[in-house]
Amino acid sequence: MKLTTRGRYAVTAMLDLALREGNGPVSLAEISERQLISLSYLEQLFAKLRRNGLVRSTRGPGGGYSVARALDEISVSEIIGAVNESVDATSCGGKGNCHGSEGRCLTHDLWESLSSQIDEFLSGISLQQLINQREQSADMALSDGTNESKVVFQQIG
Amino acid sequence: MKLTTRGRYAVTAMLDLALREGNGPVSLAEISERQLISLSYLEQLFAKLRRNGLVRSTRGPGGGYSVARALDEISVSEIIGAVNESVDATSCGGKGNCHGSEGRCLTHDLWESLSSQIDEFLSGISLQQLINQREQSADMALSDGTNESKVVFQQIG
DNA sequence: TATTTAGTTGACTAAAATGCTCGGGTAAGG
DNA sequence: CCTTACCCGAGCATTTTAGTCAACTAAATA
Repeated sequence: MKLTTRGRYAVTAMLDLALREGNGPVSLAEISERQLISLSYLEQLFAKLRRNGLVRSTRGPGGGYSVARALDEISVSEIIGAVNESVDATSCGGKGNCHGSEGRCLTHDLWESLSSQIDEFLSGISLQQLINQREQSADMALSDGTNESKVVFQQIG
Repeated sequence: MKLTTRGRYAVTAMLDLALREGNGPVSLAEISERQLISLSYLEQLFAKLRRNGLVRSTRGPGGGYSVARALDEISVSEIIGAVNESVDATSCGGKGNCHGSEGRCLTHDLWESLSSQIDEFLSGISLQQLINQREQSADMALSDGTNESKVVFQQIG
């Protein structure tokens, strides 16, 4: 899991797309103008988003991109993961250089665990939730639609 | 909020330190050897951790670093924040260049919100919890000790 | 007191990632 | 055709990462 400005660009662009969609595809030129992200950079990001099945493209005049799935089935985690595309092979990933010697793989495992917790947390936040949040920003309860795990973020006075 | 390998190094090193502490301070040379992180790089990281009040240093023979607070009062968020030290002033941060024009600041606000959610999530995970987790890894319930907010991560079959 | 240990600091650097530009494609309207 | 807008690859300036090197200071011990 990696969280940098690149991921922010991707999430921002996807949000812009999601909000604007409805009257057909949205061109990158529009997004570029509104979000002040360079067109060519957007092209690179959306190429990855498309390859990961998050958006669909329509060519020709009036064309552009549209979200490929329901908004509540696209998680922030997926978006960030799509543009990072790092296989994250952290040194001792199954190989041999972290044999039994004490706490070598120990902290590594702990980090992996933490990393997957963050990932699961971000998996529980969908584009739809980000959009909803503006109106009902007082109610901080978030929950995803899967039947596997549930992430609850609750404010306690 | 930024999440890169640098933060991982810091968390890993702090974990190593936390696990080893008890018979006095732990030298960076030890940590360097165990975690395979360059000594000089560790020095830079711990300089920041020290300036942020997360560790204490003891000079001279037998010296090293020790954690400055109780393990359950040091959050992953703090560790990562300490070594990144970025003020994260994202373009339209109060200035003027994001005046009313439609959804300019909209997505920015959403990202800020998401970012702070991640931050609060990581604030709810302490070093102590990371250490505990190995033994009771089946029980995924985590909760911090503050009376302000509570982050619950629950697995639902 | 001399020596060793280990933190403290700053300058510098190779390599990678980031955030672009440029230039040429190709598919789909009109 | 001609325009629009996606597609794709090469290149590139800047920043960040991860690290080296070297000099220095404080503490402990012989």
